[in-house]
Amino acid sequence: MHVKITDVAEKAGVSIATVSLALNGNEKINIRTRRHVAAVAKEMGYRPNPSAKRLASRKSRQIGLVLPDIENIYYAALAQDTLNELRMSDYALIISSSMNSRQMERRIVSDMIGNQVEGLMIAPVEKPNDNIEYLDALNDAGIPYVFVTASYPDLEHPCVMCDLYGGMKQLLTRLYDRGLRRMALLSGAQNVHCFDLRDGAFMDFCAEKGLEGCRVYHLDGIRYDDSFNHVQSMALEGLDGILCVNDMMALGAINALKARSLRVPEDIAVAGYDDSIFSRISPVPITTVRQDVRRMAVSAASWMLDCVRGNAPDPENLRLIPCEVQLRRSTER
Amino acid sequence: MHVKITDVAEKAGVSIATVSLALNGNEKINIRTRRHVAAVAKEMGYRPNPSAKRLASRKSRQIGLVLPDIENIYYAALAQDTLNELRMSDYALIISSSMNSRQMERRIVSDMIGNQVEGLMIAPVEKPNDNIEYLDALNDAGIPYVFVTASYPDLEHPCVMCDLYGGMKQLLTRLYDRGLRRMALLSGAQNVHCFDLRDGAFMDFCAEKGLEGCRVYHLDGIRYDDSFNHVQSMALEGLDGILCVNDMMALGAINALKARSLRVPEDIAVAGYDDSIFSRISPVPITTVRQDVRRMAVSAASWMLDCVRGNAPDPENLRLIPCEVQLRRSTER
DNA sequence: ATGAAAGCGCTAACAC
DNA sequence: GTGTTAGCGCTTTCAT
Repeated sequence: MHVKITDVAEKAGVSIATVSLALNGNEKINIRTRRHVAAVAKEMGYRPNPSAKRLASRKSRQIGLVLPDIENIYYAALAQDTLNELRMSDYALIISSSMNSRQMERRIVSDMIGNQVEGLMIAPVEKPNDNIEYLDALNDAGIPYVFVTASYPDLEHPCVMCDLYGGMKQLLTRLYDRGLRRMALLSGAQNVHCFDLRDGAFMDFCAEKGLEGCRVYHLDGIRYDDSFNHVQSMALEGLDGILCVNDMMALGAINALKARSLRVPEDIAVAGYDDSIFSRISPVPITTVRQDVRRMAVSAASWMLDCVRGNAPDPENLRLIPCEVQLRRSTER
Repeated sequence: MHVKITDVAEKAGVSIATVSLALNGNEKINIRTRRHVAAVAKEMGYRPNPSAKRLASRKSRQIGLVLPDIENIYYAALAQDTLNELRMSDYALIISSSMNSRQMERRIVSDMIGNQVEGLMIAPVEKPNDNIEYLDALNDAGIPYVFVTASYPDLEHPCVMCDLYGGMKQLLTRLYDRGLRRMALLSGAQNVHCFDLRDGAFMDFCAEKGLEGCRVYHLDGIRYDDSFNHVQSMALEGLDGILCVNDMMALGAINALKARSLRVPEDIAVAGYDDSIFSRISPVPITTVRQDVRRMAVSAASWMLDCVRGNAPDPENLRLIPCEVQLRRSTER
């Protein structure tokens, strides 16, 4: 609609090919010509038409990011960090959120393919194996993808996630050292990867230490109310600690315990996961496991960039970001 | 890279023009031909190349959304709702976040222009008048824009926001009816529209009722710590209520008061704003003002759509979404 | 109602 | 080093 490459070419006294090459920093063009063209282009306020560029080069210069829920602070942080990481590249990020619906997720992936993204970063809603359907479509279209916050050991595809299993193990070790012996884990649905990993760590640890009376509760939801309601009515006898798969749930547990006139941490310890704002705004600061979302995002984004740029792919297909325990008052005995 | 319009045309035994028109539902094409072409296209798995489409039609079919901070739950909700609202349209949404940096915001707007979005939805970082610089660029490029969570009475441009002033007035009325007479408002920086409105409502109300000893504190930040720290050291004598411009701050105030051995609401009432999750997870449920983010997003998105589609523009240039007080325990006397 | 053909603005051989 | 030119895959008059 505005000044185009022919205008720049005319004004600079060169051909459009030269303008194109010069503006793209092609070494074959004399450095002086390059500078001259750049100056003219700038002066004229020339902005290459992205659609024409994409069409001619057969490259969309777009990367998609599919999130389960952008209103979840954890994924929002992932989005922001990915945005930042890609900002310096010449790729644009298209963000979408499936509202935790697998069906919506499929539609989004399909739309992304239709939109011809060059690569896709996916934080899947649920179980690994449910994605197979759209992975075929992705493979057919030749679109590289990397999974974030998920790992698919069987798949030969990049996965980046925080070491949930290791983080839970570390947390348990610290709590064990502090004398806790009978703990309950408030987790989410079974067969959901991010919960399974922590459930597994919990059970493995209890088995290793020969702890009796520890148990895992699979709640339907993982929000504040879900844990609040559960803790309000659960059997607490003999329990000395309640662990939750996120901080908001830990806060729910604390408030429910308070409602039952139990003190945290004196009567019972509580721990969360993520090190989100909720662990800090609690009346009793909550011990939690810090996930380094930024590092995960940076790792995933740069891997994605390597993929779309055809750089030597990582020999590994899983990048595990270590977690770190944050001991706070909710577990002091 | 795959099946293209010529392939479909060949297989369907028609010209590419017919395929194009048929697929776009042009009435001039015989309904039977249309159906036939659609069937063939579907069978072949034809996906129009978006870049070619955009180039030929000189339309990008893209709308941009510029947020100050996508990690803020309020804006994340705005993003999700806008995404949902545009999903059924044939426009794609490009989301970006400036991390509360005006400079970044300018860059993003510039990038959006370069990317040739057809319209822009902007939730500006700060003061209205600082945006003038990029508004010129937008006007030059002929790109329609609507402001969300902001209003610029002087500008002849669409603005959609919640009625912050009215919401604060309502809240004050309810608290006044409950007997509160000396209140403090914990607000953000001055000259920031969304704070100014509430500051103004607060001061107007106090003047109307002849309330003495009410005051506004302009904190540097508006997060949990900012209010927690402030309340920890502020003078509380004679105060019967503390209002905050968001729920997280209200929670900070409550926890700080508790640390000072003051009871909420018995000794002092506390209220927040937004009706976010924080007002519900508080040990004392917090009275707050509900902003209907969804309605705001829907209104802004459909207005945006009207603009880019060239529909009869709204005669008004401001859409105010009413707020609603949510009375909870933190203000029971 | 359908087809032929001229672009849309740019990239990338290939020729000079 | 720089210019010529043939596309990229689609939309859109304008004929027929």
